[in-house]
Amino acid sequence: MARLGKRGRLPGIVDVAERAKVSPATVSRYFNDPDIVRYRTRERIRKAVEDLGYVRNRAMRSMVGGATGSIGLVIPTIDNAIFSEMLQAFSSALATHGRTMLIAAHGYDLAREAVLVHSLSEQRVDALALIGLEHRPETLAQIERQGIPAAMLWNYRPDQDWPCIGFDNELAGRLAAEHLLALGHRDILFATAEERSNDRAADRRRGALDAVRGAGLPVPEGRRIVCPYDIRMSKELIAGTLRAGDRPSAIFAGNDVIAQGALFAATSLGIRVPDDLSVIGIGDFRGSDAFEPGLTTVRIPARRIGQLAADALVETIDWPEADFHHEHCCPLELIVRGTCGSPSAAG
Amino acid sequence: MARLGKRGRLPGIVDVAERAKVSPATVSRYFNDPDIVRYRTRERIRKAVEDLGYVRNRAMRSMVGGATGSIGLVIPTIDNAIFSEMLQAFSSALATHGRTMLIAAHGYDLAREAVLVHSLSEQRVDALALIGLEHRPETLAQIERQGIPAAMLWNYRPDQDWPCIGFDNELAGRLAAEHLLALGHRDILFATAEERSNDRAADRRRGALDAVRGAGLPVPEGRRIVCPYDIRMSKELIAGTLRAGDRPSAIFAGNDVIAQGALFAATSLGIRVPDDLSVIGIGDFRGSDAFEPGLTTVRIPARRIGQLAADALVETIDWPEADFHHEHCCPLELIVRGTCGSPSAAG
DNA sequence: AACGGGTTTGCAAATGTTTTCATAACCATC
DNA sequence: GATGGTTATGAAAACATTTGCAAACCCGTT
Repeated sequence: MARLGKRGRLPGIVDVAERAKVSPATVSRYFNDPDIVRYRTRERIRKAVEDLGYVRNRAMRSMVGGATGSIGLVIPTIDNAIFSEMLQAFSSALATHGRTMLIAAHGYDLAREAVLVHSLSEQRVDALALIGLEHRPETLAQIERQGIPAAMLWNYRPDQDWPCIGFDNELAGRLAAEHLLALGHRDILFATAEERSNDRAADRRRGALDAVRGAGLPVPEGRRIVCPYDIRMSKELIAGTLRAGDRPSAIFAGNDVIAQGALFAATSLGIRVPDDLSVIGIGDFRGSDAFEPGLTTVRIPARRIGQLAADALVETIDWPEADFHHEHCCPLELIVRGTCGSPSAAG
Repeated sequence: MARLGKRGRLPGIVDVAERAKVSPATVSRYFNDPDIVRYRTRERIRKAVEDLGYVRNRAMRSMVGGATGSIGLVIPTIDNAIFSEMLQAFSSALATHGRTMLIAAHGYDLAREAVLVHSLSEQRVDALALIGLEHRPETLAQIERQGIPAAMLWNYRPDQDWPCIGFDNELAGRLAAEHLLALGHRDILFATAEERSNDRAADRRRGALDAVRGAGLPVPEGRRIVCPYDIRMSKELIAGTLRAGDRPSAIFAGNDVIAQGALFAATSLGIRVPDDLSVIGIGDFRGSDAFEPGLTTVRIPARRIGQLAADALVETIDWPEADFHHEHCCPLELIVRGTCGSPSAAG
């Protein structure tokens, strides 16, 4: 059971002080700036801390103007390959800075996002990271009013009001589409994610469509389907479209999960990739390179975004005065593997 | 910028009190037990809170003996399909209870796990969830000394000292192996995860090996390889083994990621599944059903574990006296899809 | 108008830590 | 052994909230 201090609670700084025969102030200094306490005293305190099993209390420290040491991350969803790499990088970068990560998922619901931001404010997070650039006004108002350092992740557009660290989703869409166009595709199926509450998905599709229309090609309504971020469901939806007689020569997938679904759909229908059908994704998730053939995709520097975001936020916390320009538009890279080829003569 | 209260900081409960012309105590009651404050007063406070943009401060509340409202989860890794479903369920179940989730990953390093537990103790989490049953003594000592309610997740063995919510990993291994045996396989390759700091992986392999040896079959050293939880690397390792002349008739994969790697390895070598090679996994991750053919596997009730764990911990926090018996051994289910068949006559 | 009972509110103490300012201890030098 | 200059420590205030206790209030009865 819990070892109790004098007052029946967990041992506090004053219990340690008593035992080490010093004042609480000295114990505080022992932790926050050990060098200014004499060696002999330090040893006595060290021993007392060890005997009592004292653990510092960050909640209390935050009272006197200190920080809580926890940083909030508000994310659409956790159980998805999309963000988990970034999450991991963010989390471990924070750990190296001695911070911990409070995380909350809103399930692509911006109204819920506002609630989560409020809840994280109650926890007095030292900083906040949100995904995407579009948020409810009350969400942003809350953050501003509380004066919480914040950054918007994953999407990048120039001239934003908030620090943003991400990449150009429109460009990602364009790069993928242009690759298909360059290979000679003229009939492309656009399988993209639901765009409500998801500016990233919207930007990608816009980029892709702009490229195609810029090439003077039409994009009929029937060539656009909305897929969830789920391999199984994407597979079924895309298979449904492919089964119809008039088959596109290529599929532009809003992300790798959808692309993987497309690949399986093709396999299940006996359609050869890339001979009879080309597929391109966005993301380059772990595992996309293992497919047979390997998925051609646009690589998103997920780990880098997580790392940069953590560093940026900690920097802002530690030097509140300095007005850093935390804007990073991470470079994208087209990864050509085996799922894209020129359209067959038949197509 | 941040809207400041009278004392230059964020508005506090006393700023609200002043503005509503009541005492701080009443404001406190307004939040914690609204019914005991009169309607007229309540309205005045509501207005003051709104005007000032006051946000309650959980860290402060915890001072007077209250809870911080955050629950810690210590996990081997985030960026992996393995845990993310559980994570999501855990997180959203906590949210419905008005709690937030502090999460930290140790990268399958139990020494680091101890550090993380200490760090979470400093944050005064109300409860703690760890993955697996084996932990450093100092980790457990820390939790006990601090009196933090804790639960061990993901693995289940009877008669544990700690509440545990998970499933029988040994049984999972046995179920998978027995399925292969029942189909007539006699030469099985065991592709399992590194077992240091991973009791789940060890239990699964033990279960599988026991089943095979119980059937009187040998398991030569060459039929056991260690794979990381990574599709690409698993694919390469397994392809290396399959390329060797003497090929097994089936692969037992320690989890679905490894199994997926095996499937791609087979495809890349032109080995037909299930005709020339059977593959079975453990986990039934999202997407495993989309493979062609669908992956035969043992389903782990990941979401259920997350949900149960969250409920159990919150229950323990809210009724510290009651001595709940929080032990759940979630049932497993063999999911037969298309990757397992009888060994070909040639095998 | 005084009374009575329940409901609502205020006062003040308590919580664990940091921090400012003042004092005490130390050490080298004369 | 007195002096002066560091350096190390202590006392007390401050932080934002909750809570036990007591006082004030309200409203219907006498």
